[in-house]
Amino acid sequence: MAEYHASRNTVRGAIKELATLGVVRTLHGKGTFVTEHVNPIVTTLTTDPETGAGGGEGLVYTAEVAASGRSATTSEPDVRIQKANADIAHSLRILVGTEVISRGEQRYIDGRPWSLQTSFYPKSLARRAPRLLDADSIDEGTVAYLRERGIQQAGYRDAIQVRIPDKNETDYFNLPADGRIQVVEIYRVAFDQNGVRVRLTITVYPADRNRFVINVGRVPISDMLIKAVDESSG
Amino acid sequence: MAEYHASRNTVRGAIKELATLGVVRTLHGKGTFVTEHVNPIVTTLTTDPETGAGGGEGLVYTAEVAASGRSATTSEPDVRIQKANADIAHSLRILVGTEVISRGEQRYIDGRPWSLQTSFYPKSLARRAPRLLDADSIDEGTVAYLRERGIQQAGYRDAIQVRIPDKNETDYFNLPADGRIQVVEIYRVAFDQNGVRVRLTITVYPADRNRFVINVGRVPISDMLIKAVDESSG
DNA sequence: AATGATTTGTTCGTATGTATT
DNA sequence: AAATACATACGAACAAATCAT
Repeated sequence: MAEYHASRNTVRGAIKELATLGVVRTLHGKGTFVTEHVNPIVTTLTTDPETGAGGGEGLVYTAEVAASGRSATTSEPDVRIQKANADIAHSLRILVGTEVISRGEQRYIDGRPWSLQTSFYPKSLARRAPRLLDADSIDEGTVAYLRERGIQQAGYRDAIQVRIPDKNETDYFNLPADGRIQVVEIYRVAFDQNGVRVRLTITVYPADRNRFVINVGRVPISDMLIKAVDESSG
Repeated sequence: MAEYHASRNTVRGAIKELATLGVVRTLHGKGTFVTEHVNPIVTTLTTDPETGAGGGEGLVYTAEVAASGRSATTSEPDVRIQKANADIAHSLRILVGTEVISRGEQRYIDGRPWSLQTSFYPKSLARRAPRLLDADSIDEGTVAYLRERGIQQAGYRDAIQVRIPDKNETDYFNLPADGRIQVVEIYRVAFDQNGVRVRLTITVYPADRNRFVINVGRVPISDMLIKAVDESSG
């Protein structure tokens, strides 16, 4: 106020703008602090056909994060049986109201919330893969477990969009409630060897500290190395 | 103000929040209007190895958009020769200050600004592919032209991040200047058959009206059909 | 073409509430 | 309990863009 000969309200407005731009962060009762630049966490969405590495889910993300010297942890899965809403039904090509198994997980990096992931499986899969209904983590990963049970993942399709976080997400990620910081939402539909949709996985990441990489065609191996701290761009 | 017995400033603050959430949009002197939901434009980032379709650049995006009944147009390229900054140099694995060819384009859908795309090539490429220096559009697409000149694109890597738009982008896309609506920035580094980096393409899209799709492994052909209006999710 | 009404944008001064230290 | 700092609200004035007359 003294420096710019402006009123408190004006300074407040300016600080709000800086907060929108991500330059500062305000904490009620504590103060306003310049944001420290966080190196984005890099997730590779494509699978390397040779090594099988990548994909950004299950065990792979743990390995990918660990490779960058960070520690990845996952909550126990929240396993539910519910009826498919229009969104889930459309993605899995089943009828609305059909029962599905949902397995939700909270994922942390270095103890800080990193992403929210929920997978939906047609309930009929449980006949051949009963452990989908267990409330324990499937240590080898559900993709490996399903393959073991004869359900191979032949491919998948990701749809990536950016949107305003909902209440759940602002709470979990500790984001401001006014939607200044957005989230990246990735819908992954996995297909089995017959082209049947066996899984829908929805993963939500805060947009400001994540980066996503996809490799297409022949990319030099040296560049396939996972670097969670990518010094390029920005 | 009458309905909620609140002051103008309070109502203004509320409207600002609604604008941040994307519910309304204010136009100076005209009024405040509820936002009409726009169906996102879908861009497929992966290339179908069989058909060669996809990739989201050059001719492909025109075809992809046309398939959804919209019309795609592109400005004449803004061709420049400039020195590589740290970002470009790192992406192309060249020294900072090395001369590069930049070709920038503004891309429109149905006459409305859709994306900004700039490609950078090492200037040494111009020996074998002199038309890179022409200020005309390369109608068959630069990827096809380079292949014709013996420089094949064997693969590419995309890095996707979300950030606040700069002045250029808010002007071009007609976004609010306070960074409420963010942009998706995609860095694409293309490799030739020897694993050499031949191109860096940076494409910027407004985050609120675009969706990106990637296909990995075997995805049913029926699902490869491009749908610029995807009724799933949201 | 000019003017006034309407609407959003910006700033100020002031007061009160609430979380933190 | 007091001081500090952010959050919310009110009333007022003026600027700037648009629109109707």
